[in-house]
Amino acid sequence: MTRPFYLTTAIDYANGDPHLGHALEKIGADVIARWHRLRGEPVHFLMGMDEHGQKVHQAATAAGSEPGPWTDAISERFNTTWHRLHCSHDDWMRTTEPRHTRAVTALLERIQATSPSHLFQGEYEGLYCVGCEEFKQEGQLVEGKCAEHPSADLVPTRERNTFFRLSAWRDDILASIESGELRVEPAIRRNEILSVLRSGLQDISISRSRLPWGIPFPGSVDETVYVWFDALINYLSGTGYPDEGWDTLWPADLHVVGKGITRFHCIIWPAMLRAAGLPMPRMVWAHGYVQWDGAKVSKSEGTAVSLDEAVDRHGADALRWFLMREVGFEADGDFSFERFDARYASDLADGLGNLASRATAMLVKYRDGVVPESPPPTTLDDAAMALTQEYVTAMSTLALRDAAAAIGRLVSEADGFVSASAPWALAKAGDDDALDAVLAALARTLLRLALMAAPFMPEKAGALWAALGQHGGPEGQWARAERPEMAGMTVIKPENLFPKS
RNA sequence: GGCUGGGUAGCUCAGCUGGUUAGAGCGCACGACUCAUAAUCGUGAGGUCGGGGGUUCGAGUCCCCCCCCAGCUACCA
Repeated sequence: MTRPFYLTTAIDYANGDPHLGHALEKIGADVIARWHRLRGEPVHFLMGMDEHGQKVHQAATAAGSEPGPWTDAISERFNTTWHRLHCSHDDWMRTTEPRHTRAVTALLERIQATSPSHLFQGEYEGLYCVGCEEFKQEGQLVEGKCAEHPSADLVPTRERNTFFRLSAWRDDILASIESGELRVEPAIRRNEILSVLRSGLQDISISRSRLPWGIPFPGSVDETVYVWFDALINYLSGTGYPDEGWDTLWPADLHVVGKGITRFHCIIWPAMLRAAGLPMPRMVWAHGYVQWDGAKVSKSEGTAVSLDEAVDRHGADALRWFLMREVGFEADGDFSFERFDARYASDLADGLGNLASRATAMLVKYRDGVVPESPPPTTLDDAAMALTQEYVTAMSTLALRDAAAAIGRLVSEADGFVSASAPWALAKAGDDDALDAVLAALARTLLRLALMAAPFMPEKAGALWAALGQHGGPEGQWARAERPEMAGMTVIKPENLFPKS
């Protein structure tokens, strides 16, 4: 059996509601997962929640609740939201689940066994930011506050706890990233990490005393595992670790994370794995942030852009499209309803949707919906083939925005082809051969478009797929985008794929 | 302060190792068509390529200085 493509998103911190910033990451990862399934590869796609730590404890308490019920409710809300956005994760990992706790304990014990000197006792004193769940250095402060959480006070804290010898792994990790054993993309993120590594690493504290809401530190009575150390291990618990068979999924092929947490994923996490004698993940992709009129929409200082409102606007698929096509999965990008509306109208309603309508309407009108026998090539087939190749290249380098753009260009090519060949004139003139050639080429192009759009807009692509007389789903059918064959198949005109209110 | 990216038409962005009148999409104006969700197609207007020097026969594309934006980082998490 082929080893599955194992990809993960970051697990979100259970202290608020899901918003657009979270959604970008989940959708981007979902597009990647669906792309692999489209090509017939087995996929294991993990998402989940990060539920331990001081901030969750505080949020629950402030809400007059207990951490347990509180995180149950939040976890449910997130997972429901992701399903509403058509995320196709195979598993949902909560760090409060026994299977995760077991994996954390097992990994720590394995580190202890493999690299005994890498866990040691120490004392730390510093200013702790509850929002970040980490200590801050003087130089990181802005007006005496944490730059990420200016509304919260920093807490002077002194703790005796367990340290992890992160510094020992600097050269190893540096070499791994430079050699490509651990790929860090896009390049700007890799440069940042390399620069951090070159300037040296500090050992880190990985336990917390006096904090009950966490996983008990193995061998200690009053310490819990530092929430970041805990959280990262979810990628391993998602494989079933330490039960037999976990290594059919590990190492992960791809961790999709936000640019703000690349260090945890590209330095601390690989070091943890190395210390345990386990392989590093193959790749970390750090996406940018969604901005709202230039302002950051973060998990912590969340700008109030209602995800529900955005979904209700034009539907989940349209939101997915907008985030991938305009906001992008690499650098930061802006979200606004004005831009969303414009994209919806031009790319989807007047673009893909209208093309599907006009092409299927002509097939029904002139040929009773039966795609005529008229093999390629036409000028449209040639253009479509080239764009299909561009799409493949873009998808395989995770240039999701470029891939989406290729879809838009194919729609334009097809519209131009219709105008240039004027099938209605061919019908009037009774030029059946020429009309057949045009209609057949359009049918092939719609099939391609349904397949290319499937990772981005699964519901709409599925509706188009069905209207083209295809059974089942597009999953596993990518080869047909490269050699589309539609002759003899019966198409119907679908309901408006993207209605204009 | 250091480092890394970026600053190209109103908006979103392409422009590899320097080479004819700087491109695309959206939006806008005008025209055409009628298969289609009043959709589509064509044409046009619109840019001193952040600013200033320099190298070159020739620079958006190389070098130097400056300005602005974003991020990372800085006498221990």
